Amino acid sequence: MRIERENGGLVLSEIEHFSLYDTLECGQCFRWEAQDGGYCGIAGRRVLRLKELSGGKIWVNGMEEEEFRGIWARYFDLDRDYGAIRREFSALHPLLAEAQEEAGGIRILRQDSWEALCSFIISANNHIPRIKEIIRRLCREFGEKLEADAYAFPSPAVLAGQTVETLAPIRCGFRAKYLLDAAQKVASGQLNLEEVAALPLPEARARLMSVYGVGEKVAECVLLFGMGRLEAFPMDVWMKRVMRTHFSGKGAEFFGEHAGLANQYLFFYSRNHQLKDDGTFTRKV
DNA sequence: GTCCAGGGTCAAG
DNA sequence: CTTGACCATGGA
Repeated sequence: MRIERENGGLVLSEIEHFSLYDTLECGQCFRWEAQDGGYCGIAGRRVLRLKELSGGKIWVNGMEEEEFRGIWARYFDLDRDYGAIRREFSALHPLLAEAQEEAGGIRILRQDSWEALCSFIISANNHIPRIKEIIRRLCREFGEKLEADAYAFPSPAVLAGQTVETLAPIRCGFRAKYLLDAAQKVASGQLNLEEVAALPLPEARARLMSVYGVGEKVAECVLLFGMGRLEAFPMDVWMKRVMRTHFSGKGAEFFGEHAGLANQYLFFYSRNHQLKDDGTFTRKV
């Protein structure tokens, strides 16, 4: 990856297997929006704007090279060799070969673990556009204001001080009590997310599931999208459908140590295509 | 009106 | 261990 200063920001080049659309619209994150030809998103206490230029280059708004390499390359998982993983996937299964080809620009984001925990609690039995709206209201109500119409994700302490009643404006329904339990456990130190991130997968999973409202699927999402654990494998209704129709009898182990990335390729693919029960697949135009 | 959504909990079989 | 009601909300 090359980085040059330009136009009050940085221009990244020589990056393969990375597209803003695939990475930011594949359902792993909820705080990014398409905005004048690029994307605007909030991570930590930073408002990031990115835009794809010609020749595979990407422009990022004002920061120094050190900050990008030190923080955001990790956030976007740009130092991992996705080419090697994609080649393995291609040889593994025809549908996965097709899926990784079509969504080849996906990078698994390393989002903040606390934000990921709350986000995927909210995701339970919910639609992606509505998840985004609920999170937007949550940040607007309880998060620190960063710029006009841009708010940081609220801290565990602030959320722990809320009640089901004060969370009502968020309109997250039955999930409010889940958020409160997560906030209380994290704010009190009873659940240390940094420690959990380093635990062996079964133990990490179990620790996350100690939160009321966190089951297997949400735990896997937090591990994959908020803790950089690429072996985690979330099974939502879409993935269950793919596994039933095309990977009968197989589980996460079939995909190896980067199963979570295979999961994401297949999840994104399945939402954009009609999958048939006979194991075939056709483009949805 | 009915069905569905990046589900989880709880009680009952 | 599996099944089903129930949970809030809003779009299709």
